[in-house]
Amino acid sequence: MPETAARRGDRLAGSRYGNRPTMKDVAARAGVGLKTVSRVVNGEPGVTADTERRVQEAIEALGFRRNDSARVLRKGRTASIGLVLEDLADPFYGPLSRAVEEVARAHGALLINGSSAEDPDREQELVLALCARRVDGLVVIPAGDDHRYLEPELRAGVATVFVDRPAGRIDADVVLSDNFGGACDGVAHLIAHGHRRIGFIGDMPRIHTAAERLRGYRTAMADAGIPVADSWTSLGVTDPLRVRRAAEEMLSGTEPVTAIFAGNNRVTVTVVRVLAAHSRPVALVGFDDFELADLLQPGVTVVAQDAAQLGRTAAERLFSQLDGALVTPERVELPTRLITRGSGELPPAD
Amino acid sequence: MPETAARRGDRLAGSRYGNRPTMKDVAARAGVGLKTVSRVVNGEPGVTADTERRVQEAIEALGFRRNDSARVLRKGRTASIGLVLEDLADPFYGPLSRAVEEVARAHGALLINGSSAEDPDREQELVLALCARRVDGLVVIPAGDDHRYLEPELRAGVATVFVDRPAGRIDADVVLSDNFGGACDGVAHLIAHGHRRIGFIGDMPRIHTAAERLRGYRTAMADAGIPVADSWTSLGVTDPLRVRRAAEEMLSGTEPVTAIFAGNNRVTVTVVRVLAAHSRPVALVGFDDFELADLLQPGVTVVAQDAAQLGRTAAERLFSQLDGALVTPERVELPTRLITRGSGELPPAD
DNA sequence: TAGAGCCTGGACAACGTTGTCACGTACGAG
DNA sequence: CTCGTACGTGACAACGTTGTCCAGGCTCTA
Repeated sequence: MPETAARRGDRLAGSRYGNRPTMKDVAARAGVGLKTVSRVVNGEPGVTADTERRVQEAIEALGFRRNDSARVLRKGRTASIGLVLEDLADPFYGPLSRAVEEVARAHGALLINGSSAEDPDREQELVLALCARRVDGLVVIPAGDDHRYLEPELRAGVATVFVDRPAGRIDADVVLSDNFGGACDGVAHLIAHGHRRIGFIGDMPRIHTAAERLRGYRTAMADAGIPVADSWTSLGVTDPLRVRRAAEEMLSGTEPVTAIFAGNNRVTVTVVRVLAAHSRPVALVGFDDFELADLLQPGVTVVAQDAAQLGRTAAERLFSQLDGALVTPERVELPTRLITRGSGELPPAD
Repeated sequence: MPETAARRGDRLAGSRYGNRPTMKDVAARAGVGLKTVSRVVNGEPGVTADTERRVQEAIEALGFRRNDSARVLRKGRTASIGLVLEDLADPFYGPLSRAVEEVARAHGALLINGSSAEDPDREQELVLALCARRVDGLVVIPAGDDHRYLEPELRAGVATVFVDRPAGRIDADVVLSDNFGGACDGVAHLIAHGHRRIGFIGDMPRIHTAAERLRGYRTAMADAGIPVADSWTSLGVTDPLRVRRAAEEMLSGTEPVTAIFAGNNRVTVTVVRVLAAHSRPVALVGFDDFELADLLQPGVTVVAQDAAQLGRTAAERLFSQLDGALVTPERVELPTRLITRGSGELPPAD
C-alpha cells in the first residue's frame, strides 16, 4: 500500500488543525463534480445559477482556498515576478521596489523580493531560488558581474531585466541611470563655481554605477584641464567610519580639497556630517537625492536619479517581454537631474 | 486523445524557446531512473559516486532546475512567508521588511511582500493571494480592522503575526510599539520644558497607532492638568499640503500653540518644513526617528521606535509558531525611546 | 413526435515532484 | 556453498488543479 492515510497524517503533523479542503471536498459537499467546482472558482461559463450557488456555499462553509501550487504546475505560469536588489532598507530601493510592485499588480502578478547584500553568491542563490519557484520574470539589480548562470533560464523563457547596473557576460535588457553624465554635470558644476581641488568618495569600482560616476568625475576634471591628485579620490569606501576618515584626510594636508563629490546617498549623508563639524566651508555635490536635503544648512546640491522611474521602466519592459512584444535586448538610459540647493554653489575657501 | 503534444506546444507558445527540462529528461540523459535524479537533487543518500556524477553532468548539460511548484504540491510546505505592509517606499517599512527577510533567510524561507496602500480591501486581496500560494506564514501590518476572513487560514495552520497594529476581531499574535507610552513621554517632555499650548497632528484615529498616540497626548495633557483646545488637534491628516495647513492654523490665531507633537515621521518632516519658514521658534517632538534628524537646525527630538526590531520579533514569533513552539496568541509590546536633539527642548516663545 | 443541437456536468489524464515499496546484486557470516 | 543482509536503484502512486472529451437531458423545430 503506497502512502497510507496514517503516514499522511504524520507528514502533516506540523499543521495545527489538519489539512485544507480541496476542490474534491467542495464537490462532495455540494454534490457536484470536481470540474464543476473548478469552473465556479475560475468563473468559467457553463454552470447554472443554482449549481453555482450550491458550490459557493460549500466553498464558504469549508473555507476552501484554491491551491495555486497545483494551478501553477498545471498552467505553467505563476503570475509572480522576482526582484533581487541590494538592500530593501536603503531608501533608494524602497521606492524602486514599490514601483515594480505597482506595475506587477497592474498585470495581476505578485512580487517576491530578496536582498543580495551586495554579495554575488547570495544574488545567484536568490535568483535561482526564484527560478525554482518558476517566477514568470526577474528584475535584478546585480551584485555580481557574471550572469552566465542565467543562460538556461533565459533559454527557458524567464523574462529578465537588469536595473541600475548592466548584466555581466550575457545579453539582457537593462535600464540604467546616466551615471556618467550625471557625475560629469555635478563635477562640472563645482568647477564652474571656481573649484579646482575637488575630492571624490565612492564605492568599489567593480560596481558599475560607482565606476561610471568615477569616470564622470575624471572626465569633467580632464575636460577642465585639471590634473587629479591621488589623494583626492577615495574608492571602495561606504561604511560611515571609513567615509569619515577619507573625507577628513582630503580636507587636511597641504593641498586640501575645497569641494567634495559624493558617489552615493550614504556617502553624501556621512560627508554632510563631517562638513557640519568642519571649520572652513566646503562645497558638496552628492549623487542621489535624499529626503530633507533641502532643509540642511546649506541645502545639499545633488545629482538626482528617479528610483521609482527606474523600477517602473524595468517592470514595464519585463511585462512587454512576457507579452512577446520585445525580441532584442536593449539598454535604456534615464537622464539625471542636477538640483542646486546651496552646498554645491559655495565658492572655494582658499 | 487527451491533450495532444501539439496542443501542449500551443499552450507554451508564450515561452521563448520551449519547455524546461524535468527530472525525467535528466534521468533519460543520464541513463538512470527518475527517482535517482530526485535523490541527487535533494542530496539524499543511497547513490553511488559514479551515478551521482553522471546525473550532475546531465543536470548541468540540460540546465535543469527543480520545479518548486511540484515540490510544494507534494510536500505541503513552501518555505516562503508573506509580508503585507502599507507602503514599501515609506522609510519606516524598508528596514522592517529587511529584518523580516533576514529572519526568513535564516530559516531557509523566501519573502513575498505586498503593499496594501492602507486599503483594507487590498490588504485582504493580498493576504488571500498569499494564502492561495500556500505561504507557510504571514506577517501582516493591517490596514483593515476586521480579519475574520483569516479564520479558515488560521485553522488550516497558516502561522500569522500582526505587527505595528493589532488584528481586528480575531485572536492572533501581535507585536507592537508602545505607542501610548511613547506619545505620553514625548508630550510630557514638552510640558516639562514649560509648554502648555501643545498641538497634535496625526493620522486617522481608525489606525491603531494613530489612536494610541492621540490617547498618549491627551493623557499627558490631562495628567498635567492642561485642558486641550479643539483647535490644537488635527486628525486624519497625512498629505503634506493638509499637514502644512493644519500646522499653520495652530500657529496662528489668538491662542497659538508653542509646541507641536507630530504623530508620525511624514507629518514630522512636513512640520519641520513649516517651522523652518516660521518667524517664532516653536518646539517640536515627532513620533518615529528619521535619518538626518540630528543634522537639522535645531536637531529634531523624537520618540523613536525600532522598525527593524519590530520586524525581527514578529518574524521570530512566526517561525516559533511554525515549529509548534507557541500555542496561545500573545501581545508583545516593544518600548520606545525619547531622543533629545534640541527641537523638543526649546522653551515656549510666549 | 422524432431528430438535431445546445447546455450542463463529470470522468479522466496530465503537470513535475517525492514517499513507499520491491527488486536485484554484492558481500559477509555460518 | 547458501542464506541473510545491506545497499543501490527504479516502478508507481499521490499531491490538487485544469484541459479535453463524452454522456445525458433539455429545448426547439419540422
